Amino acid sequence: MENQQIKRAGLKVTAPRVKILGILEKSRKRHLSAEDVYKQLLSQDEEVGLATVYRVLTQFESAGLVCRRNFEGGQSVFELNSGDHHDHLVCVKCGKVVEFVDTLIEERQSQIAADKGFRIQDHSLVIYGVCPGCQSQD
Amino acid sequence: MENQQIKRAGLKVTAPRVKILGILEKSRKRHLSAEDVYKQLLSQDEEVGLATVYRVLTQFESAGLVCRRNFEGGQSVFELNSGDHHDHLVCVKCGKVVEFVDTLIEERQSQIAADKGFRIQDHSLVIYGVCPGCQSQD
DNA sequence: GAAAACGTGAGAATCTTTCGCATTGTTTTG
DNA sequence: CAAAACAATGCGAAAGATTCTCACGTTTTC
Repeated sequence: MENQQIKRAGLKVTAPRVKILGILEKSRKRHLSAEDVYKQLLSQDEEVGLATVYRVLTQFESAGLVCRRNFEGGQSVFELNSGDHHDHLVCVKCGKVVEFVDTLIEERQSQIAADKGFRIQDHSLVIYGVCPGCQSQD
Repeated sequence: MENQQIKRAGLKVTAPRVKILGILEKSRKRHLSAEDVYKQLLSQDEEVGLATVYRVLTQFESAGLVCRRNFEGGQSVFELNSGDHHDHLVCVKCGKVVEFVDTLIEERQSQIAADKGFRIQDHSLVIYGVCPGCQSQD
């Protein structure tokens, strides 16, 4: 269960942390900004400050529990780290996120980095588009 | 010459605009943040406000002259739009940028978007790593 | 169960980016 | 080429996102 993940990260199990992790788990389809998480906490009548949300998210990130993404638009969004590296398809209208993994692309990336002499550390691939649901609303 | 590009964008040819475009042209190897551009202007004893730098960069972006990228880290960086869509290899140590185009990856992306029913609009692929020069400094 | 260490909320502070507005510069027109 | 017409600039203020500070509350340790 969630508490174990928090403990394993070397963090104490506190109400804000458990709540935030729970919110992230319930929102795998739509990655959340710190503000989004904060609003959900408020709507659940939780007394959590925005600063704490940022703190906890940053701690979770360091612990490898969540990933921070810098999509377009001012704020970062966070998603639960499912372990496997994956890329994103983001709907520019509704914000819906679809994750995918493509071995072929991963291989080409390693190849390209090697060609240029780079020692690869990480990568980020985001495809922006309009999802099926939003297309029908045009 | 540069002034033509500015005019074609429907903008008046002013000192700040010409200078900023010139700075971007000289820095194709390392994409610049608005702050970076501003500092270079100052070091050239140009009287340009930071607000103008942002304004001009945004205008250039709308005009398709430059592209704004949201790499990791708080600020956006800008690069001259060379017309062709390309992706990036960024050195996490020195900030050096290498651009590349890979048809195979582009094709896979279209394929993936199609599979998921998305109407693709844009995409962003960034590989983070350590460049050859920085590797030898370890 | 007291001390030490950690976690929290609230607001201040910081950083990046944008805005408002009086002033200045560029282009157009005659 | 001067004046009108309007766009562009610089400055400081403002906004939005994120982090920091600090006094207070909770957990852990022994």
